[in-house]
Amino acid sequence: MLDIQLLRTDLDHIAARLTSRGHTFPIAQFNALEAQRKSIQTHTQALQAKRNATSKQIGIAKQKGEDVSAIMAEVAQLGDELKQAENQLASIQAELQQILLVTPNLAHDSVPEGKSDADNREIRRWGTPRTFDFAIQDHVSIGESLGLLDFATAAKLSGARFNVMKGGIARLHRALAQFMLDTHVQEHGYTEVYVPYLVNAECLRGTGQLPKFEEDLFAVHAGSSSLSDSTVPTEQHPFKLHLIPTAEVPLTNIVREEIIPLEQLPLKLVAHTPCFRSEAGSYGKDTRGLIRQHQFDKVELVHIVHPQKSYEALEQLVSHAENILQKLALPYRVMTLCTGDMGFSAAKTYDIEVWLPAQNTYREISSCSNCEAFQARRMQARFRNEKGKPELLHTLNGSGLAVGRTLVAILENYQNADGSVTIPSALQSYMGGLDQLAIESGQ
RNA sequence: GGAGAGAUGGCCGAGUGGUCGAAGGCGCUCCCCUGCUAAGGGAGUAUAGGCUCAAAAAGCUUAUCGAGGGUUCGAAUCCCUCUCUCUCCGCCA
Repeated sequence: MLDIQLLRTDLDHIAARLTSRGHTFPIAQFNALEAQRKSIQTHTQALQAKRNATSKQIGIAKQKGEDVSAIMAEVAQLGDELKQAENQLASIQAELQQILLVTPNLAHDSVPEGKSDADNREIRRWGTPRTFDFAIQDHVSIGESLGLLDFATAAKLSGARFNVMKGGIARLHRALAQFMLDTHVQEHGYTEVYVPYLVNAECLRGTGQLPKFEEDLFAVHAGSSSLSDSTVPTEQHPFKLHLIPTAEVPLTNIVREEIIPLEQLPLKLVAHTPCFRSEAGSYGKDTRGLIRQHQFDKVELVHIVHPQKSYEALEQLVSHAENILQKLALPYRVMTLCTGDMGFSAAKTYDIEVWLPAQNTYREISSCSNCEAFQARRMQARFRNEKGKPELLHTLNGSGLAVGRTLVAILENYQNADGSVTIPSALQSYMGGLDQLAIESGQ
C-alpha cells in the first residue's frame, strides 16, 4: 500500500510513475473522494467534539446535583446528525482504502522502464551451459523413462498440473529441500521456520495477494456445513482459508501488527513449504512437465529489515539464492525486472534464471524482491526506531529456490547418454551416497 | 463436543455508566541531590488520523481499554455476536 500522504501531496507525479507499471490510477475519483473526505471528516469531528464537551458538562452538573434537562435538550438532536456523518465518513474512507489496496508499489529509481519481460535487464551470468554429444531429453522423458515421474497417475488423482514422483526422484526432491534449508541456516544465518499452509484473508491482504489476485489462489473451508447454513462471509467471520501460494505469505505476516525492537533486526527467515497456485490465466502455458504446477515445493527466504538497509539486504538475498545454484553447479543468469514485469508489491525485483538445456534457454527459478514499506504498511508491521518511535519496516522475499524447478534443472543438466542422471556432488550426502539415478537404482 | 475463567498502555495491575487515554507499581528518558557498584526527590514516557501552517515547530481536535455491533446525552464499565488464551472432561494424529 502506498502512503496516502504521498498521494495527497504529489498525485500527478505518483500516477505517472504507476503508469509505467501498467497501472492507471483513478486520479479524478481519488481527488473527488479526498475533497469529500476532508469536509465530512472535519464536520464529523466537530460534532464529536461538541458531543464530548456537552456530555462532560452533564456529568459535572449531575455530580453537583444541578438540573441537566436544559443541556440534555440541547444535545438531544445531535445524535442523528452525528451518526449520519460518521456513516458517510466510513463509506468514503472505505472507498479510498479500496483504491489504495489495488494500487501497486512504486518502482525504485534503479528499475529499468519497460513493458514486458523483453525489457528486463540481464546483470550477470554464472557458469557455462554444458555441451552435449548426444540427443538430449527434457526432464519429462528423462523422469518417465526412469519410471520415477508419473504425470498420468497424478492426472488420475487430481488433474492436470500435478505430479507424482517416486523412488530416486522423490528422494532427490526431498534432498534438494533439505540441502537448501541447511545451507541457508548454516551458511547464511537464517532462522528455520515451520508455518501454516492455510492462512486467513488478512495475511493475504498484508502481502498483497488480496483483494486483487484472489483468482490465483485456492481456498478451502472447514466441512460442508460452514457453507450450507447461509453463513455470510464477512471480514469478522471468515469461513474460509486460502492455501498459501508461497511461504512469503505466512513468513512475512509473522510481523503483522507487531512492533519489533530495533536490536532484533534484521530478521532472516527461511521455510520449506508446498505452494498452491490456481494458475488461472496461464492456460496452455508450460503444460508439459514440472515447470508450472498447481502444487510445488519452495524454500522461501524472507528478510525483515530497517528501511535504510533494505537494498543492501536485497543484494544479500539474491546472493544466497545464487549460492545454491553455484553449489549445484547449475548455470544461471540474474535479471533486473523492468517496471512493467514486476509483481504488485515489489519496488525492485531480481529474477534468477537457470539454464534448461532441453528448452535451450534460461528459465526463472527464483524471484527476489524488495517490497520496501508496501507490505509493512498493509500489515502495520513496525519497529521501534533510534528515537524510540514506531516506524514501518521494509520486507523482502525471495525463492531460495523453487524446488521443483531445481529438480528439472538437475535432471536436464546432469543427464547422461544412457538415460541416467548424475547426482550433483553437493547432494550425494543427502542421497545416502548415491551418485546417479539409473533405471535399476530408482526402485 | 461439554463446563468454566479471562483478554486493559513496553510489562504487571486497578478500574462495573460521568471531568478516564485510563490509578498504582515496574521499566525507560531527562533533571536534582548524594557522591564513588546503593539509596532518595522531581518531571516525562501509547498509537493512528484530521484541521490550521509554505514547511518545521506548535496548537486545536478525533478515534482506540481483544474485534465488531447495540443501549445511552455520555461506555474500559451494561447488552449482543465473534476471535483468541487458560483450566477441567470427552475425542483424536
